[in-house]
Amino acid sequence: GTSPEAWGLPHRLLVRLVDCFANWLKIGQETLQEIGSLPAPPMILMQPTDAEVRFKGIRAQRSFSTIRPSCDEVRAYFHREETLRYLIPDRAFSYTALDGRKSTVAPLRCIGKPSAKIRDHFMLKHNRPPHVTILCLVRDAAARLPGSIGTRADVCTLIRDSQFIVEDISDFQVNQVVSGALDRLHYELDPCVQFDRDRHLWVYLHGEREEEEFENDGTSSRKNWKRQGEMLERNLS
DNA sequence: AATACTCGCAAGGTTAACAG
DNA sequence: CTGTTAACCTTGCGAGTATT
Repeated sequence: GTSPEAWGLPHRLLVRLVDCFANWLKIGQETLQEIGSLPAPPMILMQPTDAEVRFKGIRAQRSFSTIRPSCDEVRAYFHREETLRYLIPDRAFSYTALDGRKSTVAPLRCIGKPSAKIRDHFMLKHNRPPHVTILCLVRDAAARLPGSIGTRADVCTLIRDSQFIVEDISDFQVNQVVSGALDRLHYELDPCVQFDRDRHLWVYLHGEREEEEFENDGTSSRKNWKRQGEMLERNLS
């Protein structure tokens, strides 16, 4: 029922709650509508995805980018997708990868963090949406890898497309931050990236997923997982 | 020797719980 | 309601290791 008593809440709070929910629903629907009305992605996107060609000679030169920096058209299209993505951070989202295919990124767990204050970061712009972090942007970049695979340098190239990254930053600094972020991402409980030892390449794993497949919290760290395991053991004994 | 991934820890800031 | 404390998350950092 909608009576305050049924929820055990004061009427005033219940009204605010309903208000919040209505707003969330409205923004979600509007954003979904905009996503639906996005034009077709620019065909310049299609870069050669033949792994043989791309990764030839990678072993010799390790930190080598196998993709060109995006042109203005591709970057502009990505900015539109990126904006929509962070309007509905609690939903899964599909980016257009450099090979033209759709690639899904996991929902951000931002439930119960409405007041999320932006934390300053030397690589991130100050006027970004509150949920944008380095981890998100590196994940987005990895999702856009052509063929869902590439070098770390490729991820560095792609993350520079983001509208939330400051332009005036050295390759070395980007490299350092991306390295740390990939490190974090790949040992999460349900990792979105994986390092292929044999080929020395990073692989993005979530590209084919549907929204429903993200229901288990994919962003929980191994630290959490460990703690949950310990709690489970305690409960069993 | 140089490079890049692995692993663990700690600083700094945030959230939640709680006593007054 | 407010100040304090403890737990927690993100990020930075460095030692360790493997591959070239």
